[in-house]
Amino acid sequence: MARTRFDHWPCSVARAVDLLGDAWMVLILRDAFYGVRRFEDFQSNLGIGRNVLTQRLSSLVEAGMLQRVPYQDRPVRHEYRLTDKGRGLFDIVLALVRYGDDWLAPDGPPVVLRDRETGARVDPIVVDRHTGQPIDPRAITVEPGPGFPEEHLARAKADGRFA
Amino acid sequence: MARTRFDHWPCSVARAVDLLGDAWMVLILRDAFYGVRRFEDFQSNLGIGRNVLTQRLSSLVEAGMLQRVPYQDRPVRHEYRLTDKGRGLFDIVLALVRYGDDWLAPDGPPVVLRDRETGARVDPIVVDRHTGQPIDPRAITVEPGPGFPEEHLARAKADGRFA
DNA sequence: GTAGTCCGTTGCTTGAAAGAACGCACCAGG
DNA sequence: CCTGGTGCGTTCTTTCAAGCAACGGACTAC
Repeated sequence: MARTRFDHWPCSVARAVDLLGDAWMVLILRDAFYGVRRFEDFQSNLGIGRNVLTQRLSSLVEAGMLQRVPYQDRPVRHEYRLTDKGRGLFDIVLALVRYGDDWLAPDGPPVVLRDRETGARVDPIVVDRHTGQPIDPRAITVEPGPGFPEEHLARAKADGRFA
Repeated sequence: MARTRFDHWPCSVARAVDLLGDAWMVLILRDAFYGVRRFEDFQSNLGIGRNVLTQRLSSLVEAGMLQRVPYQDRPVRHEYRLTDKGRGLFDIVLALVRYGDDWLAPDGPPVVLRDRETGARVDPIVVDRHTGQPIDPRAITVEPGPGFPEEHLARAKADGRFA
């Protein structure tokens, strides 16, 4: 069936996963972060079906995360480059790397990241901006913010969210 | 068709997204982080189909991210609690929140996180552990790590990965 | 003119999501 | 005792997209 859409939920997580949509989206972006730009390279790196790749690239362009830029004439060929909005997703990919390295890599990290200049290992972690410390889910509470739609507030509270 | 599996790729991103699988997985976990534990609550909060929810909860339990714990007899009823492996995913959810708040919330964040003790706003960011600074995708390189399978190394290099 | 490159499009098959209905075990009220 | 309510799934049908392979089209190189 058609995918359920989450893009209008009053929740940043829901909107973000709606944007990513499925696994291929994330993997295409991963490749993009690693420097891949062309259809053929995405396809052979990922082994994704060509029709699916076409569809996903269009979605990413439409969502403003990739930009389709011509790199030659006759015939016109385009490459797909990250926009700022796309680059913002790098943090999500980094969080995935972190988790995969920690929990899904018994033999050690399959790939490591290094600073291009200094050569130092790059080791992403998620922290609170102000304390600089990791965040424990049990130590936080959730409440409606400025972007929470007025008309759903009563309902949400009645349902026991924001308890 | 059957979903393509990524769990054996030599890439932590691929393994992590394979684990998350689809959007529902992430949203179920989000609810779990916010304190939801019971079938009925997941279902009504998310509006997910009951059959799909059943399937997803089983997957999460099987993957070791949730634990099925009885909370009453006659009839026996179970609730679903996060394990440590599941709690590790919170950082990914936080990265999603961050991105959604930054790029997908024109009216401001729909929900805000607060420290349960201090009441201070919690503002997740992804940084390098050593420098404490955000990470720019253009400033990093990728190379094979200890967990990269020996037998694929030659192939990967020939393909121009790790260039 | 034959082969190769790059980027898609088309067509077929199958499996999974969506959605609603049903089942089952128990409790509470009248 | 019978009805209604709660909590947790299971079953069924329909629809839509992933997976896969083949094809096409515009060039370049030999």
